[in-house]
Amino acid sequence: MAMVSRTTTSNRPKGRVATRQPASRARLLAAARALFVERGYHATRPQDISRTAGLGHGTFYLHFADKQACFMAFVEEARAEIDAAILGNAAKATDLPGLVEAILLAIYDYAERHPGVLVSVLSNEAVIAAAGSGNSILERWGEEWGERLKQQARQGLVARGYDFAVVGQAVVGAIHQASLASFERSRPKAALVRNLTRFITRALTPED
Amino acid sequence: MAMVSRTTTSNRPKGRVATRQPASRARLLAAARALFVERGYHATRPQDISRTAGLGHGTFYLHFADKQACFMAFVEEARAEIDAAILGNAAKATDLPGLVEAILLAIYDYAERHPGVLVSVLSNEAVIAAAGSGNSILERWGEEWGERLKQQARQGLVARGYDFAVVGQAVVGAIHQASLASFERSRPKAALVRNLTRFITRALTPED
Amino acid sequence: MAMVSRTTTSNRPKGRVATRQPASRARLLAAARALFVERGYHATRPQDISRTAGLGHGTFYLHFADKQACFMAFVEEARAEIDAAILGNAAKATDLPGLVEAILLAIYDYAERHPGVLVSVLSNEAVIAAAGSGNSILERWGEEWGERLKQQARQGLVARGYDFAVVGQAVVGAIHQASLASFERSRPKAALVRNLTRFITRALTPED
Amino acid sequence: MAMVSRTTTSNRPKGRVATRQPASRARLLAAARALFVERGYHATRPQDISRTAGLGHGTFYLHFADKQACFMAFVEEARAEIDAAILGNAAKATDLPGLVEAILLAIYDYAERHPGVLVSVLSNEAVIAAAGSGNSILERWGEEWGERLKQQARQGLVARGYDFAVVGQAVVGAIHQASLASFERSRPKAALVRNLTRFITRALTPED
DNA sequence: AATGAATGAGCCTTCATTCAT
DNA sequence: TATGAATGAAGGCTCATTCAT
Repeated sequence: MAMVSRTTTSNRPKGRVATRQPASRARLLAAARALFVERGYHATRPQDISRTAGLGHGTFYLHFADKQACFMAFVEEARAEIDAAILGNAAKATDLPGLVEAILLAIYDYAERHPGVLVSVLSNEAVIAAAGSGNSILERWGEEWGERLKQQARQGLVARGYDFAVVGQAVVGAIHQASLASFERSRPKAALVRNLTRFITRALTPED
Repeated sequence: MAMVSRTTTSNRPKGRVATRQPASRARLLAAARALFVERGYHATRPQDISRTAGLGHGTFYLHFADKQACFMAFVEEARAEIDAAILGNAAKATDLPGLVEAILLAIYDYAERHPGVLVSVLSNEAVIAAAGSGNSILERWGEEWGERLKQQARQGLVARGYDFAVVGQAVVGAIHQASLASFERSRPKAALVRNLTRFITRALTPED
Repeated sequence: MAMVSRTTTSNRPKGRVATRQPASRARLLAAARALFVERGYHATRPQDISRTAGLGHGTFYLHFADKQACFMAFVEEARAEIDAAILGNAAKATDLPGLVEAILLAIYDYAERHPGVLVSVLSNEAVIAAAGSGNSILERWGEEWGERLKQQARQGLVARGYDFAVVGQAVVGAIHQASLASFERSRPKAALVRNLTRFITRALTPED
Repeated sequence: MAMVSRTTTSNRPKGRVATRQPASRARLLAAARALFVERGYHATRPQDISRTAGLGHGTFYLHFADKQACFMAFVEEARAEIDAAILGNAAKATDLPGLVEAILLAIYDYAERHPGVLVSVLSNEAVIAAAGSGNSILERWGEEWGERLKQQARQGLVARGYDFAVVGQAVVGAIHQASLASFERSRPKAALVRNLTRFITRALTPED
C-alpha cells in the first residue's frame, strides 16, 4: 500500500521526470493535424500550432526539426491509421470483388470518421515533395497493391500476364481520382463503390 | 512618315495603333512557362518572369491579374496543346484498345517533346487549387473521358451499366498515377502502354 | 530657356528616371552609420536602419545584400574619409617626427569631427570578421605604413634593417591601443601625441 | 582515509557537505574554454557547454550568472596562465632587449602550447565589452607594461621623459597587432621577434 | 503601355534563461 | 545540487504587389 501510493502520487521515480515531453509532442501533433486539415500546409504556421497546443513558440522546435518534419509526422500518423483500417477490413474478404469493396469501404469509412484528413494528406504532400520525389503515399499504396495483386495472381485469383508494378499504381490512381471527384461533387458513396469495384474487378479477373 | 508606318506595321500580328502589347504578353507567358517548368510555382517570382521576358517588373501586372492568373494561363495553354495532340491521334483509332493506346501514345509523345510541362502543370496545380476546388485539369479530363465512354457504350463498344462520371475519372486516375510512377522510376514506356491498355480495355470491353 | 526649364523641372530625360535609388541608398547608409555608431552592430537591426532612413523594411535589401554588407559599406566610407584626411595632413610633413605627428593629428581631428565613428568601425569590425580573416582595417593600415616606411628607409629617413611588414603593423598597433586607452580615460591629447611621436620616431630614426 | 581526507580537504576552497560542486564548475569551465576557442563566443550556447561538460542545461546557471560571466571566467583563467608564463621568463632577463625578447618568447610559447586560446580571448573580448569599457585584457597588460617600464626608467634602463601610461599601451599594441598579422600570414616567428625586439628596444633605450 | 523602386506583412527559426521537479 | 522541458522575444530576410513617373 505504502509503496503503491508513493509510486502513484508523489515521487514517480522515473515515470514523470522526463514525462512532460511526450505529452507536449502529442499535443503539438494533434494541433498540427487539426490546423493542417483546416487550413492547409502553407497557411499553418509553427506558431499557430504551438499556440493551439497551448505551448510556447519555441517548444515546437523541441519536438520537430522544422515545420516540414511536423507535417511528415502527421502524414505518417494518418497513413498508419488508414493502413490499419484497410488491413482490418481486407482480411475478411474471400474473392476479388469482396476484397476491392472491403478496401474501398475501409477508406471511405476512415474518411468519414476523420473528415478532411485524407484530402489534406494527399493534397499537401504534393506541396512538399517537390514534384518527382517518388515517395508519395499514393505511390507507396500503389506498390502495396502491386504486391498484393501479384500474390493473388499466383493463386489464380487475379489475371496473369500483368506487370503488377504498373497495375498496382493504376488501381490506386483510379480509386484516388474517382473518389476525389465523387466527394467533391457530393455524389452518393454507393454508386462510387459499385462502379469502382466493377471497374477494378473486371480489369483483374482471370479469363474464363 | 516612312519610319512611323514601318514601325507600326511590320512584324507584329495585329499591330494597330502604337505599341506591342500582345508581344509582351506572349513573351511573359513563354518566360513563365520556362520558369514554372524549371523551378516550380513557388520558386518562381513574377519578377523573374518579367526579367526573363526582358520586361520591367511592373509590366507583369499589366497582363496578368496576379501570379496565380499567370500560372493558370500557362496551364490552359498546355492543356490546349495536349488536347489537340490527343484528338489528332484518337481520330485514327477504330476499336477500344486502339483508342486507349492512341491516347496514351499521344500523351507520352507530348511529354517527350515538351519535357517537364505535364508534370509541372499537374503537380503545381495541386499547390494552387487549395484542396477541393474540383476544377483540376485531371478532373476535366476525367469528365471528357466519361463523355467519350458514354458515347461508345451507346455504340456497344464499351460495356454498359457503368456510371461513366465515375469511370471516366477512374481511367484518368489510373493513367496518371501509373505513368507518373513509371516515369519517376525510368521504366520502359512500352510495358507501361501495354499494361495500361490491357487494364483499361479489360475493364471496359462489353461482355461476350 | 525653355529647354532649361524643361530639363530642370518636369521631364528630366534621364537624370531622374532611375534616380530615387541613389538617394535611398545614401539615406540608408547615413542612418546605418548613425545607428552603428550609437548602438553598435549587434544592437542595430536592418529594420531600425530603414525606419530611421524613412524607408520601408524591404528597401534595405534593395541596396544591401544583408546587414553585414551594409556595415562593410559604412566601414569603407569611414576608411576613405580617414585616409583622405591623413593624406592631406601627411603631405605637409618634411621629417619623420613631423610625419608621425601630422598623421596622429589628422586621426584625432577626424575622431573629434566624427565622434564615435572610428571606435565603432574598429570595434565592430572584430565582431564581423570572425577572428583571423586578416583583412581588418587596422591591418590594411599596417600594410600601408609598412610601404611608406620602406620608401622612407630607401631615402635614408628611416632606419634600415627592419622588416617593414612587421614594423608597419607595430606602428599602427601602438597608435591604436595607446589612443584608445587615452581616450577612454579622457587623457589630454597633447601628451598622447607627444609620447607617441617620440616613441615611434626613436624606434625608426636612422642611427647616427 | 587518505583519499577521503584528500577529497574533502585539499583542492576545494570550502568543500563541506556532500557533492562535487567545484568539479562541476571546473568541468563547465573546461568545456567552455574548448568551445569558445573552437567556435567563438557567439556560436557557443550555454547548452552546448553544459552538454559538453556532461551536465544538465540548468546546472550552468548554478555556477555562472550568465553566458558572459562564464566567458569572463575563461578570459581570467587564460590571463593568469599567460601572466605566469611571462613572469617566469622575464625574471631571467638582465637588459632591455633581453626582457623584451623573453616576454615575446613567453607569449608565443604559450600560444603554441594552447592553440587558439590567445586569439579567442582577445578577439571575442571585443565582441562583449561594447566599445569603450576600458577593461580589456590588452589594456591591463598595457598598464602593467607601463608600471614595469616606469620602474626600469628609475633604474636608468629605460629612457626617461616618457609618460609610461601611454608608452605601456603603445608597446602592447605594437606587439599585439604585429603578432596577429604575422600569425595570420604564417610568417616565421624569428623575424617577428627580432623586429619587434629591435623596434621596442630602440624606442625605449636611454640616450647615450 | 512600360517601368522598377518601394513596400511591409509575414515567414521560419534561434537561444539565453527560468523553474518545477 | 542538479535537471531539462519550456519559454517567447527577437532576429534576419523574402516576395507579391503597388504606384509615381
